[in-house]
Amino acid sequence: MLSNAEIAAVLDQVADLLEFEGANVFRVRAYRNGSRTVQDLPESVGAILADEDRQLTDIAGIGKDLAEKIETLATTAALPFLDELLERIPESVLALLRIPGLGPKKAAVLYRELNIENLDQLRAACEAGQIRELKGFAAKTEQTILDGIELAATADERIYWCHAEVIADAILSHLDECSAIRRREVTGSFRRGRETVGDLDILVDSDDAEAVMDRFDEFPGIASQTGRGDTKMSVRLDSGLQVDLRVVNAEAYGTALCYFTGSQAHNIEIRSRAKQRGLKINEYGVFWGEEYVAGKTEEDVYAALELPWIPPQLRESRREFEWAETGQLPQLVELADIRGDLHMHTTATDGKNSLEEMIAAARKRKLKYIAITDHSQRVTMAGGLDESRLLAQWAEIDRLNDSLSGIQVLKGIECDILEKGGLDIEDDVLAQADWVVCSIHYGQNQPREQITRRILGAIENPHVSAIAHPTGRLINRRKPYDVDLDAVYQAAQEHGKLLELNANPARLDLDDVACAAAKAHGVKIVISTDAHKIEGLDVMRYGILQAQRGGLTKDDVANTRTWPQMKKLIGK
DNA sequence: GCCGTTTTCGGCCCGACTGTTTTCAGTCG
Repeated sequence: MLSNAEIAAVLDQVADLLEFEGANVFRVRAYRNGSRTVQDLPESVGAILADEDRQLTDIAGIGKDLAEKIETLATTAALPFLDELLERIPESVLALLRIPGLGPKKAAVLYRELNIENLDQLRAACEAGQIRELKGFAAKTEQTILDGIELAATADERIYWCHAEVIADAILSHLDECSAIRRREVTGSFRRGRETVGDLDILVDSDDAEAVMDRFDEFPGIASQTGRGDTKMSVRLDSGLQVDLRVVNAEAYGTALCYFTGSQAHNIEIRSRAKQRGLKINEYGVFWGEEYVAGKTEEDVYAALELPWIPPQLRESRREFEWAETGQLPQLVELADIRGDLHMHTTATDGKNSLEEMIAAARKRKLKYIAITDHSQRVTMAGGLDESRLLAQWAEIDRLNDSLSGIQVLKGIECDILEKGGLDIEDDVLAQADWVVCSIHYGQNQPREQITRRILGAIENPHVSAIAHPTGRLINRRKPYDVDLDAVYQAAQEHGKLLELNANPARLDLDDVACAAAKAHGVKIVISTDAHKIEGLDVMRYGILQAQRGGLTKDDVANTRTWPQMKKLIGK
């Protein structure tokens, strides 16, 4: 049975190929919507198919045709329609679409007229001056394509949100020297708090766009300007990151902020709703005919559609409109709600700071309780603890707790889930812990059944509190292991166990969709930093962003509770 | 390909900017 992500990838590929063929743009959009919808489902397609009471066509955006294709894909791991497309168009041409400025129309001309099927052939054609001879192309386009080939090879990776934040802050500080600017904000996927960011979109409220763009142009670190018009300017930084600047006036700022924050799917929904009410929304405002009715603030824009303001983190056209119109928008968890951090390391294993230093740092960050969770013995590279070293550490924690005030230190362990199944620390020792998180470090490439069985085994152990980084993915570096998350949610719910949202910006698993799915299954999430040094405690806010995107409230996040309340929750 | 308080056809968000054109198509977000 194919996973949702795999099904979504195929639907996206079909959309790409159809687009390349010049298919109806709305048909292409239907496949892209379908892909996104499947990707965002709180449970696997397999689980829905197995349920006699439900149909794929019950899902908004999935009609008879897509439902059939999704079912075929899920059950046979193949799609004849895709094979037909691939007979007409070689898969390699899709690489052409990744070049900035080269869309399906132009790419199709290159394929049709010059038989260009991949980037190497494209480069050769550019260098031979063949491109400029084509109708609709000229020397400038040829050069843009040539530049784009280099770019496609080097700078197509989305960067971590936390890295984007550093750049965004520098740009905003730079812009703040410009007196023509009234308000400014970083919008786009950055404002929505996505775990990675592809480019930065900056919106400015000003009556003097020229002055703003001139100031922006002086930002150190700009490698090239890729466009500049009356109100909009685009640059590429030395790092390869693209930054778009847009200037509007005060009347338009709210609608522009809404528009540039996206997501695109959310915008389409917003504008469709406006249309149904006889209104029109663009970057400049909400209009009734020619008459401007709203646009100064985002609240005004949503109000014009009879909706409450929707937090940017929820604007993915998932369930936010349904929630908004029924008054059920979740009150999202905030950093200030967090009382404890239940996953961190010390110099006893692979941490960089001592037990005392971590405790002092946690106090400084106003945490009420922390769990020390060093690695267990199997994790040899980290110098993992065996039972005797662990018991010695716990004795030390007991001693420290006697003299501490304002913070409670919990005796914990990050216990390895062994390759063959079972845990790395004896049950009679685990029984003495306040908090046990279990995680997989080895055998990550095992088949789905085996990985899932290992995790379920840990969940079923009565001494275990939570499963840490439940998918093991490292963003841009390592795929998640193949695990049946539906089964994990169900087992966690049955045994009253928590699932971790690891706040490390390279991990951030469970991701937003999985957080929402866990919540739908009645499972509480614990957001933990997995700090390996003092500064590691500060990553909590990235975990909060991810949790917000998952629609989690204070109640959904276990470590917003006091420790006595937590103990009750995990049955200690 | 999806969808329905304009329901089974005919619409589907909207505008800036570029490069190629002499009024607009393509791309992007």
